[in-house]
Parts: sequence; C-alpha cells; structure tokens
Amino acid sequence: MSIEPTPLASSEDPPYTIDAVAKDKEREKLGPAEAIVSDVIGRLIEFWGFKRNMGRIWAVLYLSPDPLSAEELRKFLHLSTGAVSMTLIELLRWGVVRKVWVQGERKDFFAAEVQLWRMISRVFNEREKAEISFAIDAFEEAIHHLDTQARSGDPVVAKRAELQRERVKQLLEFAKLGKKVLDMLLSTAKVDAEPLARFLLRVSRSG
Amino acid sequence: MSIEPTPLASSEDPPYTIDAVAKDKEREKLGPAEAIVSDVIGRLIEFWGFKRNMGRIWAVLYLSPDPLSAEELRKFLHLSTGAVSMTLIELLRWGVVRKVWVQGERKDFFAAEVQLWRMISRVFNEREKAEISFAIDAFEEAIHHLDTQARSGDPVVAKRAELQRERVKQLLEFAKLGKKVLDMLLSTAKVDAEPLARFLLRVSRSG
DNA sequence: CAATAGTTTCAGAAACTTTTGAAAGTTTCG
DNA sequence: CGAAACTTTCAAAAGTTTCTGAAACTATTG
Repeated sequence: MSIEPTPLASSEDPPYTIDAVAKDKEREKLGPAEAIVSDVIGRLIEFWGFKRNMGRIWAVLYLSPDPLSAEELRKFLHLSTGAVSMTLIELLRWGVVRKVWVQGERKDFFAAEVQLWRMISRVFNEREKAEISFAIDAFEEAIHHLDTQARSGDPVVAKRAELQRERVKQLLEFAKLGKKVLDMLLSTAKVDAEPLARFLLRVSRSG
Repeated sequence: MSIEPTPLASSEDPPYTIDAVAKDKEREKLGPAEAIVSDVIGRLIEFWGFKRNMGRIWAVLYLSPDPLSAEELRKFLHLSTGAVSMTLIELLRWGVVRKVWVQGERKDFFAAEVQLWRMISRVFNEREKAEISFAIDAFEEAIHHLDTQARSGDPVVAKRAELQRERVKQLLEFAKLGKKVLDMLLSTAKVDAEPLARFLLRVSRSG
C-alpha cells in the first residue's frame, strides 16, 4: 500500500542518510499514485487519438521531481529502448516534454511541460484546428458542387441539391463556430478564459 | 463535375416523368458533394475515436432527402451487409440515426438525426463525461495514496509525495473544470449557449 | 582515434481493429 | 405453417497501429 522506494532501501537501512537521494534515483518501480496517474493519463490520451505510451511517459515525467533519462523511463514503464526513443521524439515535437541538460551527465534528461493549459492549447492548435479547417474547406467545396447541380435542368436533381445545400450549410456553420471557439481558446485562454466567455455570450443571442 | 443520378437515367431520357423520383431511388452512386461530405465526416469521426464508416453512413443519411435502407447504404458506400448492419446498430445506440417506418415497405429504413447540436451533446454526454469522471476518480485515489506517503517516516518519500500531490491536484482541478464545462454544455447548450458563457465568465475571474 | 556511452532507426512481430460474407435467426405474409 | 424477405451474428481475413530489439549512427572521452 505504501510506496516502494527501491529494492536497495529496505526499512532496516539507517534512514535519512546523505545518499537517500541517490538511492531514490535507483528506484525501479513506480509508486501506486504514479501507476494510477500514468495509467489514467495514458487512457485519456489514447482516447484523444495519441499513443497510450505518450500519456504514460508524460505522466511519469510530470510526477517526477527531477528530470528523467530515457533509460529510467524504460525501466519504470517496461518499454523497449526503441519505444521510449520514438515516443519521446513525438512528445518533444508536440512540445509537451523538454530536454533538460543535467550538469555532469552525458545522457539526455527529459522533463514534462507542467503548464497544463499551455500544453493542451498547443496540441489543440496544431491538431484540432488543422482538422476543422480541412473540414470547412471540404464543406465549401461540396456547397459549390451543389450550387452547380441546383442550376441543372433536371428538377429532381435540382430539388435534392437544394436540400443538400441547406444541410451542408448547417455543417459548415457548425464547423465555423467550432473553429471560432477554438481560436478564441487558443489565442487567449492560456492567459484568461474571459474572451471565450464573451464570445459565447454574443453567439448565444444570434444563433 | 455534375451529379451522376443513375446509370439508368441518361440525359436522353425524357425528363420530368412521373417516375423520375422512382428512378432517383435506383441511383447507385453518390454525387460529388455527397462523396466529399461523407469522406470528410468519416475522417472527423474517426479522429474523434469512432469508426470511419459510422461517419460515412451518417453523412449519407444526413444528405438524403428520404430515409434509406441498409441495402442502399451498402451500395452507396461499397460495404458488406455485415458492416452496414453492425454500423447502423452502433449509430442507433448512439442515437444519431433513427429507424423510420416507410409505408408499404417491409424492410427497415434509416434517417439521420439532423439536429447537429443535440446529436453532439448526446455523444459528449455518454462518452466524454464517462471518461472524465473516471479520470477524476483516479486522481482522487492517487491523492489519497500520496497523503499516506506524505505522512510516512522517510522524508525523501514524504517530500516527493508532497510535490506529487500538488501536481495531481492540478490535474484534478483541470479535469473538474473540464467536467463542469461539459455539464453546462450538455444540460443547456442545445437550447442556448448562454449559461456556458456565463460560467466561463465567472471562472475566468477566479482562476 | 579508438573505445565507450548514448540515441535513433527500421524491419519484422505482436496486438489490436475493422470488415467480410456465409450461416443462423427473425419477421412477415399468403 | 412454410417460404420469402430481411437482419443479425460471428469466425476468419484483412488492415492498421504500435512495439521490439538489434544494428546503425552520433557524440564524448581518455
């Protein structure tokens, strides 16, 4: 139930020695809280379309008082060197983990971005916005096609095109609204959620 | 570039006959706008963690003036009977597609939920809320573990537990905020976005 | 500059997800 | 009831994603 500090530091060891910290570094297992949190973050992140290990590694780093090396992460999470390397590269690309230089150490160390809001807005910005912009373009293209059809001679075709045009327009409006909310979130929310709220207040009157 | 109504209805056919509608029913291919929209909705939905075919089927139904049968969907999207059946069952479970009884027809017909907002809030309610509630519980459990550790004799363990407690608390706060926003969205936003905006306005002052 | 430490890459393996299509099941109708 | 119409199920196949671990590569140090 209590944490398992390290196999080397049994409860018989004289406690509070100077190298307690050094021993702490030799820990090979996650404590229960760390295990729970890295598991749940892994799931959340997977749910969000990333790899589970991205979430798990981020979580372990987030809960670590000090930066960790790839090797330590490998041990904690029972991953292969390759997986740790690839996952860290991905996390670095997303800007949610940083390389940290540790004095006197040759290998790289890694630390989590701890500003949750900044982190999430960064990911939203790159990922959701791209997706939604693509959708908006596609809906606009579809509407263009339907306009052409609506002007075609065949009234059956024209009638269907008109109905479809309305429906795609709904999708387009919805996507644009989503994009606006996202933009707002991204540009300012890391500082303050107020602009988003103001916007929604305005929207709610017209739509 | 223009729609392909059906291989049977070439442009030489006398147009505007009474059975133009009947011919329209024999269409076997999607028009360009339908193809674009079902593709992009398929992608969005996949991105959101559902099966691509759920999005594609929903989109075809959404753009159809009349309810469609499983067989028609199978033809339009080149799927197997099994895939159509399973996907429709899933869409029905999510409440984003309804069965529609068509007079004089023996087979089932299906229509899309066209209220976008209602649809999305329903999905959010079932899916995101469950996920976030689970995370909240897990974070609380982790904090409990860390409280125990913080009271343990070993000051190294205690110190780490305190730092970790702070961090997990951040996650917990964040998740709770997310849940609140979601609740607001779900309970009222289908009617009106205003309560959500008010809430955000309040939140932005305190934290 | 050779040995060592550390990191990345990548082809294949494993795990997981989705689809197929035939068989089983169900409902309707004469 | 029995045949026809239609739907669902499910085991196997196909497809996709993620992971492994050895080899290649890069950087550091004596």
